[in-house]
Amino acid sequence: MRVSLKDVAERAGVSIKTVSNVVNNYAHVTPGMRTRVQKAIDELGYRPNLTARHLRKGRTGIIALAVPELGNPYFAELAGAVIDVAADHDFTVLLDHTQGDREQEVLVSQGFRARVIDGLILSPLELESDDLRSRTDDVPLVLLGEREYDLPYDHIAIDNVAAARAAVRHLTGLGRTRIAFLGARTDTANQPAHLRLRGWREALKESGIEPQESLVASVGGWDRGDGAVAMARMLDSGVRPDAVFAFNDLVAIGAMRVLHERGLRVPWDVAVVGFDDIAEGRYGAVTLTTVSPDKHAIARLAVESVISRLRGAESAGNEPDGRELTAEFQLVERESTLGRR
Amino acid sequence: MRVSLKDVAERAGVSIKTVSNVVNNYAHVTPGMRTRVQKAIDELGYRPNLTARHLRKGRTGIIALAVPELGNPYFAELAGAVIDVAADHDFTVLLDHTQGDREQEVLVSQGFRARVIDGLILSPLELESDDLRSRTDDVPLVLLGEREYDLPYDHIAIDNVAAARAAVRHLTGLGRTRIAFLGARTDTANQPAHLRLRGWREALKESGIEPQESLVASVGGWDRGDGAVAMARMLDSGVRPDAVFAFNDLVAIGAMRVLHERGLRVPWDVAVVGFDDIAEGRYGAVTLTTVSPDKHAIARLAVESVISRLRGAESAGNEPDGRELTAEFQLVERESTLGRR
DNA sequence: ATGAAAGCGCTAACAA
DNA sequence: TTGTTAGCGCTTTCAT
Repeated sequence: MRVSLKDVAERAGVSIKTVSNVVNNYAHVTPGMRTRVQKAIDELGYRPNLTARHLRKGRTGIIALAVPELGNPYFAELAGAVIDVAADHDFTVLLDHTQGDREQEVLVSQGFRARVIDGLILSPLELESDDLRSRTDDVPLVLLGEREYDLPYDHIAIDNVAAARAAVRHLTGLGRTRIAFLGARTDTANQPAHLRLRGWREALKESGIEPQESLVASVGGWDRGDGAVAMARMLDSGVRPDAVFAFNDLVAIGAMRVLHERGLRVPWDVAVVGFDDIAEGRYGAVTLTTVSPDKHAIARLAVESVISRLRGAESAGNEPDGRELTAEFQLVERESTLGRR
Repeated sequence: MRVSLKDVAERAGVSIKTVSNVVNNYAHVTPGMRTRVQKAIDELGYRPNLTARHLRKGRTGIIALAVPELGNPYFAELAGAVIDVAADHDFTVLLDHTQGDREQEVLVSQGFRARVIDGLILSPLELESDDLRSRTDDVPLVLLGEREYDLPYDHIAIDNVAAARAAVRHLTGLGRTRIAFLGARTDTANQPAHLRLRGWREALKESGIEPQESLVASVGGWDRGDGAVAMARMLDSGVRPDAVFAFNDLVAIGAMRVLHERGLRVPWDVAVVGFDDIAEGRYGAVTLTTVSPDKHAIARLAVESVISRLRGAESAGNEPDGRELTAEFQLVERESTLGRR
């Protein structure tokens, strides 16, 4: 941060404007002038000060992504995709995490954690609609994830109900009838699993199976340990499912560990389906059948939405607010339901 | 980004400086004035423009972290730790990834990917000392990881040789004698596994075992699939180790999958030790014995090093350049060497 | 095609 | 204690 346009201008014996023109590849510069200025730039090792440019232009080229937890491979993989897509659009990504804690999610949404950003992609877990309704920050916001919001912000997700239905249908199609859902929340106020639970119910009813509450297991969180605890508790209570549909892959993996410890064979005794398609599920002793959301599409939709919005803030023609943008998903069938071939 | 200090000043009928004083909690402001200005701030919904502040102060409060791959849980977990430590120091983190590609690592080190940062923490895989020697960017740089560099940049790592030795000693202590190393590189020019390989050799010799090259397996990368391929190739070639020490947990997990497919039982037929202690290793059908680096300490040392350097750029008393900062590690013994209890 | 000068919003000397 | 003012380095009218 030492040599500025002015220094280059003096060295080349031209005005600041001319140097700026060269730096920004302005069309109308004579070749001779261009090489002369370029020479001065190279000799001095000039690098434009982006902060100054940002101040002048009112934009930073940075978008923030806030996820619950980087320790969850789904979010780590998603973050990687967001970084790539953002780079395609010449944006860099500021990463933050909230631990899925409502208070932190509010702080992030209000811009109190990072305030030099052009836009924000937030994947909330506990945030409520009201928290966002009272939002005062004016940087464009895009929401990710399984929660439903009725707010003037774009929301990007896969069709969670349909995905859950596909997962459970796969299990009923294999003749399973006692299909547990692992990963609900006890406090109905906060129910990220809401839609997936609904898909579970619908698919069961389709097959003439009455959903039983004893087969719905609550969890404290959605990590491997939470899945293990929930699975163990269900088995201890005497409930014996012949299949498990888990809120996500981590919960499924925790459940599989417990099943393994108890001598229950996956998939023969209990079939397991997860959600997220994290890489981990492709390499265990028993590979995991799972709902695979198109992470790259999610990343692309999110980044493009936020960018179009920050452009819209300047130009006139805005898109409607609060769109529901849906990415594709796929059911990937592996050993945890099909067995080893 | 609409209402500025000036607007607030006019509203409150005071000077810009006074508003600035209030915003920055300057000590000498009369309580009456403070509340009066605060009122105007609240009414107008004023938010300081950080870009302007940064331009003025010459700092952005952003440090960049560049890792090979967020899909590798080790780096995802490390990134989470870096974000936390940075937040403790009021810094935010710009995240980038390089795919472990030398060219991209060079771009990052030169600041061509993100140029609004106060400092850079880079975890290179293929970068060579010469690439850094010709570095022209002047933002403070800190290096992470297993490579050795002789450069004027702080380098943070655990004692890789000692860690590898501890891992292999654990295996020899269990009576294993044919201990494979999974995760070398064929091109000796680039050998991130160098130090771990040395530890492997030393520990074997200590036990009077002559290291055999047939037990060293090369890989194309360090992901699960690479571990699987390397393990399969070794078994196919007729080499039959009774233990495997892998470059990292992912390679170990890939290897375990192949052992499982071939009906070789871990740890009875083949014991396995990984490196990194990613969460995934704690929940498989066979939990993974591994070298656990103190990720939080690494994050702390990295962030503090980079911050002290950017402070040093302003004040006089600099620390010596190119320090070797070492974090602790621990060997965590699990089922892949001890079996199920 | 190039130059001069204003100003983005803020902080920090210096004055009062 | 509060006000005035000069930049931080850049882009951008408006002249030339």
